[in-house]
Amino acid sequence: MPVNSFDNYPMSWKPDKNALKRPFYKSLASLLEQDITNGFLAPGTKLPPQRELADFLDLNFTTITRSYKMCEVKGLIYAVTGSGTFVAPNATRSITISADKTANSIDLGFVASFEQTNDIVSETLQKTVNKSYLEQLLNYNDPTGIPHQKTAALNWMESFGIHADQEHIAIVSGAQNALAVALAALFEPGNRIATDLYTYSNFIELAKMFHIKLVPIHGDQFGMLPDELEKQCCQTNIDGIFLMPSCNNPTTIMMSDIRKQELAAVIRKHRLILIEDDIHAFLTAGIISDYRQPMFHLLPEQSVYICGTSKSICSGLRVAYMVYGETLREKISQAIFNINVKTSSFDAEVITELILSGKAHEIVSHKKRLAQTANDIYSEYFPLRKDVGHPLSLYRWLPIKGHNDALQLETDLKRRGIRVFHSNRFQSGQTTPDMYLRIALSSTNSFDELKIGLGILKQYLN
Amino acid sequence: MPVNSFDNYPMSWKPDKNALKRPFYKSLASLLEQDITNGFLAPGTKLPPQRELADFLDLNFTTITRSYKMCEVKGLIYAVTGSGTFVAPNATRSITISADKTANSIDLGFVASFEQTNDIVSETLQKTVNKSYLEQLLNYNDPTGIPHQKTAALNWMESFGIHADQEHIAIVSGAQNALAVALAALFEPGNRIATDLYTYSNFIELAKMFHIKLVPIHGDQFGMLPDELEKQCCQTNIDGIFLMPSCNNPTTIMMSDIRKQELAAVIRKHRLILIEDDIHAFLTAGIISDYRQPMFHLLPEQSVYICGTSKSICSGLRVAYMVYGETLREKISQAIFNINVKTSSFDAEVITELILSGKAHEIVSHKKRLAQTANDIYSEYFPLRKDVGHPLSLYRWLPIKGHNDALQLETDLKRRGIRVFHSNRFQSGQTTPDMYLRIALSSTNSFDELKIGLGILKQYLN
DNA sequence: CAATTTGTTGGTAAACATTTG
DNA sequence: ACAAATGTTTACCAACAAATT
Repeated sequence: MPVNSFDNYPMSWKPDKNALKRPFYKSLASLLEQDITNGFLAPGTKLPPQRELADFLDLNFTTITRSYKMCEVKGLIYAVTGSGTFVAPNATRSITISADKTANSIDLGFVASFEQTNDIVSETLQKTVNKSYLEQLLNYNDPTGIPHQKTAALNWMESFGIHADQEHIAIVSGAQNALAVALAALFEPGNRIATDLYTYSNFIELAKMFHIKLVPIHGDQFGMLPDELEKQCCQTNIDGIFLMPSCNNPTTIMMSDIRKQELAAVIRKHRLILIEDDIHAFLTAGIISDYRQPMFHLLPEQSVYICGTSKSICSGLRVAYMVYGETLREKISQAIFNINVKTSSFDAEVITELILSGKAHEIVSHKKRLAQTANDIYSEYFPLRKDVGHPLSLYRWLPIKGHNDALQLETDLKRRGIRVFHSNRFQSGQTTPDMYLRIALSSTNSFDELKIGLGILKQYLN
Repeated sequence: MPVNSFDNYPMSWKPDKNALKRPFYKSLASLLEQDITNGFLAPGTKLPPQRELADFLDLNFTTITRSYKMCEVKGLIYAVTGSGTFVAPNATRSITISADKTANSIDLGFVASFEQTNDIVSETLQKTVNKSYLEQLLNYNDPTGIPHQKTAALNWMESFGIHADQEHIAIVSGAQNALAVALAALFEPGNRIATDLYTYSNFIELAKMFHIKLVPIHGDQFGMLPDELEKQCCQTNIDGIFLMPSCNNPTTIMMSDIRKQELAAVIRKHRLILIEDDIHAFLTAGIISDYRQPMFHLLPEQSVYICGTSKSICSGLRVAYMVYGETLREKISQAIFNINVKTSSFDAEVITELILSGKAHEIVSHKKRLAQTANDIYSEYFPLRKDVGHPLSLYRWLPIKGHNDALQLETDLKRRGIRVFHSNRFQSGQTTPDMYLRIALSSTNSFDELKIGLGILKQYLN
């Protein structure tokens, strides 16, 4: 490419050569960061190739590499060998989805969990405080959980197909906390974790915070494609994989048993660490005919299985169980100590009591019925595609067309009184042409409110 | 140095040239890691200078730099310009101090907090479950704490000299959790944080996990020396500073008010982010005559103030308060969401009730009396130096001589029935010739047990 | 399928900064 | 005060690898 062609094929970004100070690579990176956060470079914009920019700025091109790399680590841009470097879809904003309610808005965004069942929890809470051993819950002992709590936990997970002993389970403060512990314990900054093309947005943010790079892998209706994973593993060094086999968030895809085994073979071969988030186990095991087992037991020595009780039992009591192989035990308990010291024994005790008394199962049945009703309501507004996705999912994944500006779409709907999230928030890497909305069914105050919300949405999309 | 002098002045480490594979720097780093973890290279050993090793291996010396750097980031070695590179004091083991009790051992190691007061907590716990708004505590709302809980928190911290509003306080799951949140929110891997020469060992481990480098700064009996901090700030890029002004752990040093102001000036000048861990506020404010204020209000826009209730009120209820300036608000709430989603509202509610009912103050008075007694007992065995350190500290810092092998010392004492920790565990950077033991006074089951433990210790040291 | 474009990686060289003697 | 030893930083070059055309 001739040096003087800049005017004919203008570069999308022309940093001011005079603004560069030494060290160049840092200076250039912060210029880029500014221009992205100021909105001067929109998400999706292709940046000049390293060599071209180097030519323009009269620097060696690996100096540009380093600047780009700094911004990539911060999640501002992403690079694809062969095609170029692009501004990341979510460069300018955080995609974390929180429960912070905005007044007078119907929440189809955050996925809560039919809090109507919490009266049962209150009752049990009141009973729990009368235990004779209450004071044992108030000291620093048993940082990974009290033995009888672990026993109840194992008992609970038995029906999901999990079998483990006291030494290989830990109780932590909710599933998100478990993910944080797992990442901190088992990965280093710069490591790579394979994920589905669309994955849990709070995991994306968490990985960003820990400077772990996500490698999106294509999938089909049965889950991630083993060949695609294999391909990526051979290409780049991949250290781990994050999966939600029992019901992917946001796509609602359930992984078939065959697919689990095929993927496990690839994971085993490349020695990846598997993080299996089974938060939807309660909606899947025993309901789905094809369901056989979580992936954990296919790869026990290289997996962390996470089972949170926020969705299945109660969201305010912060409890999740982590199950792991012997090889990971020490690192995980170390990380739990570093991040939490210990989990509140009291929260865990209430959950334990709920499990042992059978109330937890009552709650689960109730939630399943509510999920069924909510899905029935949804299908009145938007037809469910047969055999695609989880039938009882707490959210749905709605393909949309012709709404290209994700932010605009969310804002428009907010103005009409509903909160939903655009598929952009769930993209672990590059942009795709397909667009969806994730519709939470379990967060409205009533089914009437859900109907109103879905009505508004349907009207808007038509 | 002539190339052939290796035999005359043998290098402390001669990696096998043939074992090196490409890429050299990674291969060399893992050789070094192995030799350290196998105990082949003992802590404190001086490694060959980069240039010398490069000569020996026939590589460019910056390749060695990179290998050393990899190991340094992992906390295996540390380097001092001008003097050389050394194996880190705690390279081979984790220094995390946990409450995992070993049977039949008197615990003078882990600092608990006189759990005798937990009967008061039990009572309040039982009352709390009868609140009419109990179900409000069981959902996903208010991730940083419910407003009335925050009000109580501010109320509590008022007496420590903290004034803030609802938007600048968050409730998290204990002080360690707050530290994790602060590091995740405000620092990046590779950042540097200044600390006292001896500092909280769990903070050292946490920083290691986040790949944050600690820069030890010398101090005197009034705390860290401002000139030393200034010097380091000018030399290397320092991003933050961690301080426990009201009672350093492990040295028990309280910072004088003048020193706080001098340090604040340096911190302001270099725009460091201050993490102020004020877990001992309850033992200091109102007791120490010189006490005026925490450092937070000297630097409100660049500080995070952390006030845990584990030591002062109850350790099993995992609650700590974080107070911060507007500039840090967004990042911190983001990190809280990423790591915890939310804190258990129930734990926070019990603490709130304890504060509002005045029981918390009762507990604190009780703990202060216990601390006084424990310190009186200690002084019968080991004389307290006048005017050095906190008079009511829950632990003491005992200078020892002639016991050079830290691990051996800890093991010897363990065999005699007591658990104590050697000063090596608390070193944030290089080794020092001075040696101490940290003696926890608040973790034995009774004062008689404390006396027995101190007796054994005294006999052993003589 | 070969050539081209584009990003990645690993080793090198030079200038720099700090500590020690 | 200065020289030597030692670690640090930044830029560059060359070989490589993947994707596109």
